[in-house]
Amino acid sequence: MDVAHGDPRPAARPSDACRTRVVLDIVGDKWSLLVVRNLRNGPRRFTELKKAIDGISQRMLTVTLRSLERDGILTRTVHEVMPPHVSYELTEMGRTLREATAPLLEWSVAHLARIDDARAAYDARTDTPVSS
Amino acid sequence: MDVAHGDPRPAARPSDACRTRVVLDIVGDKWSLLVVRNLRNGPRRFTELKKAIDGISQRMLTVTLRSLERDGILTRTVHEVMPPHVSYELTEMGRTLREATAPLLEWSVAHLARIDDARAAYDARTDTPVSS
DNA sequence: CGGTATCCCTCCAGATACTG
DNA sequence: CAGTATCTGGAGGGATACCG
Repeated sequence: MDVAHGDPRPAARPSDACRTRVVLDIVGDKWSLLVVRNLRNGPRRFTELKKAIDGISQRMLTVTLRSLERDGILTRTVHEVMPPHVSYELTEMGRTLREATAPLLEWSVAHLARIDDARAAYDARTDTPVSS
Repeated sequence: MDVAHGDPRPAARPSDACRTRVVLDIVGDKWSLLVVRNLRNGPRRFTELKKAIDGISQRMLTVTLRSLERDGILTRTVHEVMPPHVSYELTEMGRTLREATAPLLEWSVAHLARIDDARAAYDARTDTPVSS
């Protein structure tokens, strides 16, 4: 996120690995995929997202939404009523992004237990054993 | 990455969104997916990876490899020869992770131009127009 | 309601030097 | 060759206060 200000990468470097970074800057963000995921069933309002994404601060939700809007992943629509009403919705590109990340989410659900096991085993090998 | 030291998330919160964070901590890392990607054709040595992944520092390559090893994504094998020889290879779980991220990489290649366009359009709308 | 602005602190990650 | 150790700047992000 916030790639605009100081991205030092030369434009003349079209390798796959390099370009991948742009996408990782989107999905690797702490909150972006959670926001995308919460928009999977249609438009949501700011406060709805804030409640749905546990632990996100108002500031980070704003920052994340702006970034995704800038990247063309979602749209921001202001309804001029009282009280003010802003809704966010995935664009077509946002929907394809969500589809592209679906396998990853499935993988996570399928392998989280094994990751925990692997970590525990690794830590058991490397940590100083507490009790004799 | 480096989730061990101070992860404040309660264990008793098995919602999808919450658990997703663990995987995002892996793939969202700046270098992890690049390492995984570079191991797609079999084992690679430390220096090979360092050369293949442009811009990674020795420290970050070490940190990234350790983290992926801890998570059970790859294995580290020391060959006791002279000179020392260490090779890294994806585990079965690592290979499935790579497969799960493939759609995302394809998506990135397919949409990078549109992301650039979206950003340029957004910046044109929001930036202070330089000339009149 | 849906933001902005500001302060401030943590931790990431690059640079550099040293080692088995 | 393949690391580890240490220092350090700066970005990420929480808390808080205020605004249209």
